[in-house]
Amino acid sequence: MQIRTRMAPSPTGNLHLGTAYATLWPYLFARRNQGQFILRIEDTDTARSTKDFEANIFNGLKWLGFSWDEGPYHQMDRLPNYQKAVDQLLSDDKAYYCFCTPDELDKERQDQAAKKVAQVYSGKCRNLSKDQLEEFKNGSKPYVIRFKMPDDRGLIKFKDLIHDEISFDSKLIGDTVIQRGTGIPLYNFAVVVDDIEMKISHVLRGDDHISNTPKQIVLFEALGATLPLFAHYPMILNSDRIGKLSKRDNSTSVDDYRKEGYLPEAIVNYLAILGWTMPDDREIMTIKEMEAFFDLSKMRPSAAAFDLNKLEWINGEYIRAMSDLDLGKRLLAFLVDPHFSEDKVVKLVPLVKERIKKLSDFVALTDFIFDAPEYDLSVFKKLNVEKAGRTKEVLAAIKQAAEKLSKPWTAPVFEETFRKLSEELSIQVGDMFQILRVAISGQLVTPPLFESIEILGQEEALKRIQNVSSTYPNFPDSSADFSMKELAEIK
RNA sequence: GCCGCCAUCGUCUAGUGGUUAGGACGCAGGGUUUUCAUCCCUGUAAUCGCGGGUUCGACUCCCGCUGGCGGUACCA
Repeated sequence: MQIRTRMAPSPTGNLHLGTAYATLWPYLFARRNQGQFILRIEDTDTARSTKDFEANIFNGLKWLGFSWDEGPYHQMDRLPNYQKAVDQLLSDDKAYYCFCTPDELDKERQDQAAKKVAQVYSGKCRNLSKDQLEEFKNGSKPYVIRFKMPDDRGLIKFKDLIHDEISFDSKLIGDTVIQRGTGIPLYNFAVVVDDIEMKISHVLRGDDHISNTPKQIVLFEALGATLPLFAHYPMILNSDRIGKLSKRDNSTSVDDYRKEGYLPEAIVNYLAILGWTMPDDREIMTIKEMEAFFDLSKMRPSAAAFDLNKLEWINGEYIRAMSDLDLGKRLLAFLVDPHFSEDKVVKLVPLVKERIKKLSDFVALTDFIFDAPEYDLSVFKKLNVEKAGRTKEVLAAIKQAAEKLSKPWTAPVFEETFRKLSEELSIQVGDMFQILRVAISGQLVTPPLFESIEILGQEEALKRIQNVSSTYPNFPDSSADFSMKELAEIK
């Protein structure tokens, strides 16, 4: 059998993690089985669909590494196809005109709710006489087309590839609307016509569509088509496991993750482990490998919650696994601001690779290489030298030693000089390097100090040492400000 | 209300009638280290949602309940 799957997003919003997740499964299934993956845009909700959203979805999917073999098809371009199918059902007496008004239908549903029975359309317009039909039409009363659920259809059963057998009582479904008053088809109908004409063999979609499936099955049957196979995977849950993934507690927009410096391969990998148990206890797998190993039978019926921690971890894994050359390219593309000069970024790559989890972490970690630091007393207060009250003295000694240091500074000479100096001043070597680190970067945490200085340049490093030595301790003291503020609040 | 889906550490999971219930993230501690991180080691944490069965024996099978979620549209 020729495997053909499809992804059918609605362009009613930017690319959502849930949409990427929904793309992954039919994509992998098709690739794994040498099948075709088809992209179809379900834009029949004309009030909410836009071309901008559509473009965002295409770009995002490509960025994540997806490709498709056919499409994108647009449902709004296929209106004649749906009309033809409607006409066929009408002439086969499998569908009918319904002139009920929304108010009448509302009333009907309310009555049913009061009686605590299922809310099913009564079938009032099912058997209008020819005269009534003409009368309504001539009166140009608005109408919709309803599908006539066969009276003897009984239980609609289907074997789901993830859930096994699922069944629904056709009596509880009733006659569903397949075409609006505007002539535009409804989702459940357009999907069936498309899936038939596009020869979709496997429908992989979210389990929010499980209850749509029986409605679609009877339409496949009425149109004389063979049924595709269905697989309904669970939706991603919010991190508190309440409700499907929404922007309530995390961003859901793929763009936001791109801007934060998450790698597309890490995002795809993370989404994959949310729904699929990889072979051999693996959790890290590229999309190419997944295309070879994907196994639908290892998809789970239970839903998983989104966990930003694990996504970050995976992103870090991918960053560390990348070659310096590749990471440099990614970083340069990510840091669009030209003041991140290419030569410095490239040199910094090996220093930051094991220290960043997201590309955006690069900025905070290496800020001091690109801009002069702003010194802050609260940072000095964390130093042991400061606690011993010797900062001024040690800074002066450092300045003197640095000025005497022969050029060019090399890491071994630099290290040896300051090790010796720490001995002379009888302070810990670690404490010496910490105060040097702060003097040069203004930060307590930096990439390895000697290598950083090499990239920074010895002239600039010396200048900073001189500057900090002469200005200490007249820096803004943010911790003091804070405690004053706290004091005021207590009062 | 009605219909359906789901239910193992905080989170992601393995498990398929007999296990000290295993792994990953996170967290805590230790080692390596000029800081941080990486790496390595150790620890932490699940009375397997609840109650009934079936069985010599149930996380595993059956039933009920509860809870969460989804559908119940001239949304997709």
